[in-house]
Amino acid sequence: MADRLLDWYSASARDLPWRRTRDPYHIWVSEIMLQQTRVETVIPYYERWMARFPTLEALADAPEEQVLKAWEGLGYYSRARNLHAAAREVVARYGGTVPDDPDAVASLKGIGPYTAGAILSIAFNRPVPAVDGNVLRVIARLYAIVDDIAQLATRRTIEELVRAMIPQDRPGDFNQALMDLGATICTPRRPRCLLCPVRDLCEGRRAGRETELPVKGRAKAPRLVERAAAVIEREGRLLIVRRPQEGLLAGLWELPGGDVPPGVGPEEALQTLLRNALGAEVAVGEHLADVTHVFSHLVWHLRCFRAEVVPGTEVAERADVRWVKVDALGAYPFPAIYHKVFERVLPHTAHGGGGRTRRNAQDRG
DNA sequence: CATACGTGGGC
DNA sequence: TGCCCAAGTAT
Repeated sequence: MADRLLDWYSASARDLPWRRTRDPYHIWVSEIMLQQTRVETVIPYYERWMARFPTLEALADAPEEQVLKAWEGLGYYSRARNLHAAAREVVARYGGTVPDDPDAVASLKGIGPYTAGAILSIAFNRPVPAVDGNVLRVIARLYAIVDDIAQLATRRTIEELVRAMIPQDRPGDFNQALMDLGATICTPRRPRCLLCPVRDLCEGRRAGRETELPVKGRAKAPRLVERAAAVIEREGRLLIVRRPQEGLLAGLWELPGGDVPPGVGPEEALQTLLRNALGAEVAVGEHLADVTHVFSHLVWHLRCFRAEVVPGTEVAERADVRWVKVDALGAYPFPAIYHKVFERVLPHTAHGGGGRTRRNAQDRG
């Protein structure tokens, strides 16, 4: 198995930016970015990241706001925060050198079993498994494993099967070969079995069951959440607020507002939310846009209104409350839904920054 | 063990 | 359009 995969990998490996190095910091960053994220999506982020934070020390020295800005649009933002914290940990505890000890690597924030295996095998040549979704699929098909791969017991079984076939001399290449095979040949929908280097060893294919494997339970439907947000402008500046340091979209910026309780109108809810959050009375005005955004586990239905601070009350700037020139919004990390919102409610502004904002807005009203 | 945690692309 | 999927981790 290993020989076949390594030969295939030597001939067919994709030329990816993080494969032109074995620097543990570079491998680490790439692996965190690749968690639950496509290679094509990651590539430009990885290139920008390495230009902006060329070394572990540069990352450790950077303020969190800039780290989040560099991650803006990639999603799962705790990855960036954990990577940042872990970089600081490596500088503090290991003098800036990524440890090659399995326990030390695995104890770093944001590094779980898969990522630890990937870093150890790719950067340090350690013969340990790195079992991701691709590997689960490839192995489940190869051995015609019909157990649910969401089960811990099934994952353990697959991890041990992989462990037993890792070649001592090229563990990193082997793990990446397994993942590349899953990404390019042994794909979820229509596996290209005729191109597979191990097709004659595949029990799933022999049984004609390859497209039924792996077995995985269906995801729960996301919960619907009603939200309201205010566009409050004054002298060319827009009022924005920073989200809490924990939970959904932690530490990112957004328009002031919040959840609309069941049975309450969005305008009324908005007025209450802003009174509590900003300590100011606002007059809620014209309805500007509705934007729907789907997260993994919930759906936001966001209703946007223009609003004004009632004369006589003030909204003071704080660490998490800012009046920002609309053409300077690009300095702040916003979640994807707010880029949609800005396209709708600030259509004449060069918002977003960094070249990541989609300029070809859908013109559905 | 189940759930929280983003986003964009493919069919 | 809706659903599934993508190099998972933390709690």
